[in-house]
Order: sequence, then structure tokens, then C-alpha cells
Amino acid sequence: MKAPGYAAAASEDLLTGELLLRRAFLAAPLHTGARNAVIVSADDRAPAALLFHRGFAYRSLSLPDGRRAILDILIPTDVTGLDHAVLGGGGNHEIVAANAVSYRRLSAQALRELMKNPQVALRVLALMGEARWRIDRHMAAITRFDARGRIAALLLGIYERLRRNELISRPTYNLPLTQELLADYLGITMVHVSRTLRRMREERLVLVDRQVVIILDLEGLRRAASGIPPLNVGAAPMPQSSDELAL
Amino acid sequence: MKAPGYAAAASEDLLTGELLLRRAFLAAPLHTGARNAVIVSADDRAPAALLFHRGFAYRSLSLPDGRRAILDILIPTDVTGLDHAVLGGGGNHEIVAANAVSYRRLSAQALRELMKNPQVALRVLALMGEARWRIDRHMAAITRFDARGRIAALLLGIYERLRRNELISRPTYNLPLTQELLADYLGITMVHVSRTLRRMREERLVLVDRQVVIILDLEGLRRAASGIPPLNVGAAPMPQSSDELAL
DNA sequence: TTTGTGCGTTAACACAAGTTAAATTGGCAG
DNA sequence: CTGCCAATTTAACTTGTGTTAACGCACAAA
Repeated sequence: MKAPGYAAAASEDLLTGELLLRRAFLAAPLHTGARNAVIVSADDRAPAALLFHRGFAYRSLSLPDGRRAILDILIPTDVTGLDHAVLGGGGNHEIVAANAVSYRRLSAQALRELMKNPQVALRVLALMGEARWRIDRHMAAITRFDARGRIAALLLGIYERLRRNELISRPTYNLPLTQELLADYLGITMVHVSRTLRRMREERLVLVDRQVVIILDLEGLRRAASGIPPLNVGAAPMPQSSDELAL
Repeated sequence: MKAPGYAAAASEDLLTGELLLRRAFLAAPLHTGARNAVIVSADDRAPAALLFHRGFAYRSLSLPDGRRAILDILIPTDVTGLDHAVLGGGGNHEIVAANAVSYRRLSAQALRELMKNPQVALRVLALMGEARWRIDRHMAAITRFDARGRIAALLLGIYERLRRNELISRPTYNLPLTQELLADYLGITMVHVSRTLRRMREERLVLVDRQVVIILDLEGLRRAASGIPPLNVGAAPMPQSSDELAL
């Protein structure tokens, strides 16, 4: 029943866990993939966790009739696959490069080895908790917002993630995803994405031209995605030495 | 580079991890909650993992304007909260009993202690992977199916989960969720759920009366939720001694 | 220059889903 | 039995989104 000091010890463990995990990743070679390169295929039988270093990628699930759902958008500093690297097979999903990407791969075996360190195990669990939190927000957006709100939530979400990882400082960034991808992520159609972006441009909320996103009215955008809770779970974000990792 | 025997060792570790995790849960007292009881509140500051023993519950996110999204439906034998028990605070979500429930609680502290055992850590990660997999399917359903397909996917999903845990044997079960809850889970309105259920009854696909779900045409239902990939990730489901746990 | 080709834009129309409101049902406390 | 209350059902109407199809634009290849 050592109540005091608990939270402090926890975050300390998380920090050293993060350090070890990152070190393991950084020991792996840097892979690269061109736009549309399939980084993980649906029938992949060699599970591994990935740390993204540069470029955007997405995780998608293709339905037999040709439609697909985008499950997750992956940006630099994101880690994915920690969970199903432990399970036997892959997850039926694909991971595809949205533009030129580079990333590092941690084999399931190496991950299992690392997990023997409780600090790493905790950090891994925390990472999954953060991912879950992002998914929760996205799910709320998808189930309860119309197209405008969903797009607002998406643009804001990416903005906040980039900013939190110190990849950008001003409300402007590069979004190398086609509108068709956005549509499959948001549960609407390509055509409707285009329509809605025009409306939002006319409202002077945001300007999306090709891959460039310029947020004109941050508060307005927040209102449009009204009620989406903030990004953080409550845990402090890991301090990111952005030079070491994100460049 | 010990390639052979790897998968076997992995699943063996998962089994003992499961055993230890379950033992820890079973050592905790059995809590109960009446219908609509708030098991975890949005501002909860004492994170814990939960193992559900009897009854249904749901995890929800309330938006400031009164709307809400149901993030997850929890059935007996489900474990939730493993991730955010590790993170500092709660997850901004609520967990509410849909009917009379009983469950066990594993404090974050106890969980952290248990996680020092790598086998437990692996099993915990595997559990989160399974949960993620379910969410992926649900996300695909929500983004790409119409109301009929979403309802089909939901009814099938619950059916398969119940059957996998040997809680039922025939395609009939009790679903103690109001249509309003289903609507908030599926991203449609209560009224539309009712309409669609009528249509599906007329099609002789499924019969939903009050809380009773009777699947009339399993194949037809599968077709309606066409393209939703199967429940399992590829890893064998944990053997469940249903008497010990689920009763 | 010409010819692709992949993406984005726009419009017209069809249809699925939301909204509102009223009626019905069933459970349950008195 | 009565009356209340929550959940469900149904209808009429409105609105958001999907569908189809045509066109424009940038960029690369020939």
C-alpha cells in the first residue's frame, strides 16, 4: 500500500522504458518505401513493430468488394504493430506508404525479448493506450459528426499530433493523402470531401490545396469539431528529442 | 536466431500469462452494479483494469452537447482498461452497466506489479491486440456499411463473441442494450435502428424483440455484413474454462 | 507539342438517414 | 386494475450524402 510516490515511479519507469525501446529501434536499419509501397501486406506472416521516421503511411482494411477502410494514419514518430507483433499472425490489414517514407522495424522476436524488461512492457502498454485514445476520438467523430465535423476533427488531430512531436510550429503542414484516402478514413466519399473542403474554404476555416493544409481559423475549426476531447490522456507526453529521432 | 519452436514457445508463454492474470483477477472481490450504474466515471482518477463476469456494459464518450458515442460493448469474460490503467489518469470515457453486472477490479498498482512477469506482459499485449482487432472491424463497418450492414455486423459480432466464449451454443441470445445505445454505437439514430430492424425482420434475417435476439438466417446475415473479416486474428483463442470464470 | 493519367472539381439527381412528433407497447409501482 | 414511464414504433417531411458523369488541371512520358 505504498500510495505516495506511485505516480512518480510510474512515469520514471515509462521514461526508461521509452529509452530502451527507442534504442532498440534505432539499432535497426532504416528502411525506405516509395509512395504506395506496401510496407505490411494483408497476409504478412512475419509480424513486426514499426517506428516511422519520415513521411506518412496509413493502415487499411480492404473489403472483398473493393471498398476499403482506413484504420489509422501514421505520421513520423508513430509506432504501430506493437500488439499484433505478439499475436501469431498479421492483422489482415495493410500498411501502405502515402508518400516517400522511412521507418525502422523491430521483429516480433526482438520485441518479445525487450518486453522481458518490465519498464519496456509498461511503456509499450502506454503507447497502446495513447493509440487507443486517438481511436476513441476518431470513433466519436465518425459516429456523431457530419462530414464537416469529421474533416475538422481530422485536420485538427493531425495538426496537434505534428505539433506535439515538434514537427511543426505554425498551423500549416503538409498532408500527403489523397482526398480518396481521407474519404475512406472518414467514412464519406471522395466527392463529398471535395464539396465539404470547398465549403470550409468559403467559410475561411481552413485552406487545403493539393497537399498543403493551412488552418485559417483555429478556434472556428475547434468549434466545427466541437466536443472532441483534447488529445492527451492525462499522462505527460514523452519528451521527444526531435533531432535524434524525427529528423 | 532460434526460428523453430518460436511460435510454440510464444503461445505457451501466453497461456501461463493468461493463467497468472486470471488468478490475480479472481483474487479480487466480485463487485456488482445495477443497470445504469456508472462503473468508471469520466473523471475517474483511480485507474484499474476490469474483468467482466456477468452482464453487459458499455464504454462511452459523452460530447459536451449531450450526444455520445459508444466506443465498446463489454460482455462477460471481457477485460478492459489494461491500457489506461498504466497511463496516469482515466480515459475521459465512462463505463456503464447495461444491465445487472458483476465484475472484478485489478488496480493499476497490482497490474503494474503483475506486468513484471514477461509472460503476463505478453498476454496483456495480446489481449489488447484482440481488442484492437475488434475495433478495426467495427471501424470498417461504420465507415463503409449502411445501417443494415452495421446492424448485421453488430449482431453477428456479439453472437460470435458469445459463442467463442461458450456462453451460448445456439444463434440466440440476450442483448440488454436499448436501441438508443445501439444507435450511438453504430453511428445512426434510434429511429433508424428501429426502422432497419423491422426491415430485417421482414426479410427473415433476424428477430429482435425487446432484449431477445434470434438469428433466423445466419448466412443471410453474413452476407448483409458482407466482407467483414472473421473474428479471429490468427492467434488461437485462449481456452476458456467457462465454469470457473463465466458463471 | 501532344498524349496520357491520376486527382480534384462541379453539377444534377436519387436515395438513405435525420428530425419531429404522435401513437403504441410493456413493465411496474401503487 | 390503474396510471405512469421508458422504450419502441410509425409516419411525414427535410436534409445530408451517395452516385454518376463530365470537365479541368497538373505533371510525366513520348
